[in-house]
Amino acid sequence: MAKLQKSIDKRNALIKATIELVNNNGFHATPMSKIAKMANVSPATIYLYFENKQDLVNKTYIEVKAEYTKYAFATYKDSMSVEDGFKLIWQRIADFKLKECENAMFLAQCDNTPMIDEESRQEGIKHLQPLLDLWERGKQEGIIKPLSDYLLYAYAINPLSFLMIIQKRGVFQLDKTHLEEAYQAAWNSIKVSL
Amino acid sequence: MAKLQKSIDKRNALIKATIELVNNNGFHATPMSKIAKMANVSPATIYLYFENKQDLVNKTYIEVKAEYTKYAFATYKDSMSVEDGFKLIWQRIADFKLKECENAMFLAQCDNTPMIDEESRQEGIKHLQPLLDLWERGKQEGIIKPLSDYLLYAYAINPLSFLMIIQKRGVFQLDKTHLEEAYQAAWNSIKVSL
Amino acid sequence: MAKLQKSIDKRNALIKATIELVNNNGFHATPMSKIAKMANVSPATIYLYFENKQDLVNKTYIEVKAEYTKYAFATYKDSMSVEDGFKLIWQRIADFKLKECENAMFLAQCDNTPMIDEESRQEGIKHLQPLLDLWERGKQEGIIKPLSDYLLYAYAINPLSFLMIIQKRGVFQLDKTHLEEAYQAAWNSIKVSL
Amino acid sequence: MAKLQKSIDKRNALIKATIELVNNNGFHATPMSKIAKMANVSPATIYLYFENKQDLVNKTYIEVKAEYTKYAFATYKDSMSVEDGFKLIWQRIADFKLKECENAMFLAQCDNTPMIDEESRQEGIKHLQPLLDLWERGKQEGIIKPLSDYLLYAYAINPLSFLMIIQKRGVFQLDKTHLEEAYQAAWNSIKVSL
DNA sequence: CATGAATGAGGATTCATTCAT
DNA sequence: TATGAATGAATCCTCATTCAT
Repeated sequence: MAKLQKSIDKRNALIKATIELVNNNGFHATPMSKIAKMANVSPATIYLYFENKQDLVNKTYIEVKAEYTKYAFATYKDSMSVEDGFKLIWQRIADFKLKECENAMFLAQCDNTPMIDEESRQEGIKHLQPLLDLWERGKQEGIIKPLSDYLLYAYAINPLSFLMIIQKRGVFQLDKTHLEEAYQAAWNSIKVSL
Repeated sequence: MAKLQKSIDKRNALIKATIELVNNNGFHATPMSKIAKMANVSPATIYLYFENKQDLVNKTYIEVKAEYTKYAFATYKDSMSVEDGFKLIWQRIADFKLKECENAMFLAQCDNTPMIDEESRQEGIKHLQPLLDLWERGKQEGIIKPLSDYLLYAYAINPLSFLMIIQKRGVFQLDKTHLEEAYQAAWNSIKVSL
Repeated sequence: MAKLQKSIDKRNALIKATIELVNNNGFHATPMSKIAKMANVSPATIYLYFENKQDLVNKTYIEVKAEYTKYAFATYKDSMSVEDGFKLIWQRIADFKLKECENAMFLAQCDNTPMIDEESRQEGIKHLQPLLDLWERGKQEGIIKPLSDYLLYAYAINPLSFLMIIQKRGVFQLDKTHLEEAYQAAWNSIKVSL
Repeated sequence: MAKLQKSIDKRNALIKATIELVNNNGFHATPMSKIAKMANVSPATIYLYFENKQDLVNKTYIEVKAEYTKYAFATYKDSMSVEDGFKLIWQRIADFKLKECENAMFLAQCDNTPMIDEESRQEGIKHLQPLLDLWERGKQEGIIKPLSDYLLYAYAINPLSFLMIIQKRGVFQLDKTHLEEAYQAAWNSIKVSL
């Protein structure tokens, strides 16, 4: 295997280990030594790829966030109608949160905790632009309520995080029917009522 | 001042310091020594009131959660109509989350993080019963969608947590109009459409 | 009950608790608070009876040592023959070590550990004088070997401590036969062979 | 110097420091920080070699005990007569206890104190087997009294511990004559009298 | 005499980070 | 690049002792 590939593999292993351990224990209860062990490298090696622990978790956040939004918009096209486009994106997001549970959990913890630098947080938000553009279009077409994007996000997207968390905790199991109901609730909350 | 009152004051000061410091730094980045300093007691004194750090944060969680639900249901009566009752409770919750910001932030961090014992988490959930009863009534009367309570909570209540967090971060300021809009979104997401 | 008696009772309870806890955990692993709890007094009360922890354990040592030697020589009289006197004292000592096991264990730990002040150690030794006098008489009568008292003690008395300890640990149970054998071994080691 | 050797040296320095400090202060009055300082390492380094303080002292005990018995039986051979064999072993043990005073003191404190795990205690006892075998042979040949091994040990070997301790305390100095006398006492206590 | 709340000093242990190899 | 041994700086928690009552 090429040297470069080996480097990338190690870096990925570190990112993966960070996600899993932080999910289960939290940022500060996750020692660098455990991350190293789980990634099968020496603790010192981490510092070849990341400046320090904070940098490791910041970078992990940004990468996962990018992966998340990339997945969300992968099949979306500007040419779609507002309703179709929203439904598509919503379903992709739901898909990601429920199938890439570890990644989604990690994002949720980062977003509700002072563990991430403000700068990295801003970096992570950028990628949502296509959704905001869609909403803008929807508002202009009179299909979506003329609300602040934050409100739209709070009702259309954020509930999925909550559902994902309680599903992970095992108290609730989301099935297809639930997902359809959830979509209806999301759409009803932001669409313009007749 | 009576001895008992002094004890209660100290305990409250510890709870308050815990909330503030955990909000700003996270559980594991909050040393007992800082909590003690902020509460104006010796570190050893904490252990007269709580078994250990985990116990301190568990108990803090339960107390804040109890305060939260007590506030939420303070003016609610079973005799109210489903819609009036829901609106009342929703507004009280919004009120709490926005005015008692520190407390609400603390709950959000506990709920999205592995920092609380599962047992304490369960203990904290109990108090929501009146809301669940109201929903049950609403479903029977055909006013509220026959969805799982988790779904109803995800769309009707949880978005407020998201709004509270971003408001706390200073990127968004909720005003009266926003609140009315948020309520409409919440209600639209769970009410039975005509 | 008289006030004085209550004081004596408390002091005795403290001594007793000290012995039991030190036996099971060692001096430094025995907190004053546990001693207080076992004696049913407040930690602060200990300091009404003893200057500090070291004083408590020193005084305990001296009292137990006094009790031990008092018991050992209780029925001994100068008028007895050397052999009869020795056998009597030996048996009383054996009796004490095996029946007052807690007390004897405590002395053994004090004697093999740097937990006691040298001064208190000296104080405790004094009381053995009658045995040393007996041995002196035995040497003059040509019945007991003209050895240093330390050697005599090492072979005639000290083995009982060892037997007591292993009996306490449960690996060995001393019965009447063993005791008779032990006495013969002790006597054979110090008596003048024909 | 080779890396491995440096590791071994550090470990040995830790063991040595543990022995010296525990001898002078007792287990619980010996802080890990002092052990580290005396061994010229950082406190954290101890935990590279031992799991925790209890493990450190357990392992130290087992190593010293092994050294002790190795020394005791180094020149002994099964082919020796019972009396010669016993005298040889006895003298080697006496030699060890008086010359390797620190080590012997440490063993005495471990054996008379609840500071060692029962498991480690058992581990330490195993090595005495050759002496027990010798005694068994002596009993069969009618040379040694048919007593429990515990009794034989109490009278033939254990007194040396007592003599070592008081010599260490400076109240008594064992010379060659004393040693010869002690051996006679030991042998007289366990040999079959004619 | 008696108490129990309070504490400062200290101890075991962990961990992010470095450095010689 | 990669390592693992090493560590200083925390951090949680305990405990002998005091003091107001």
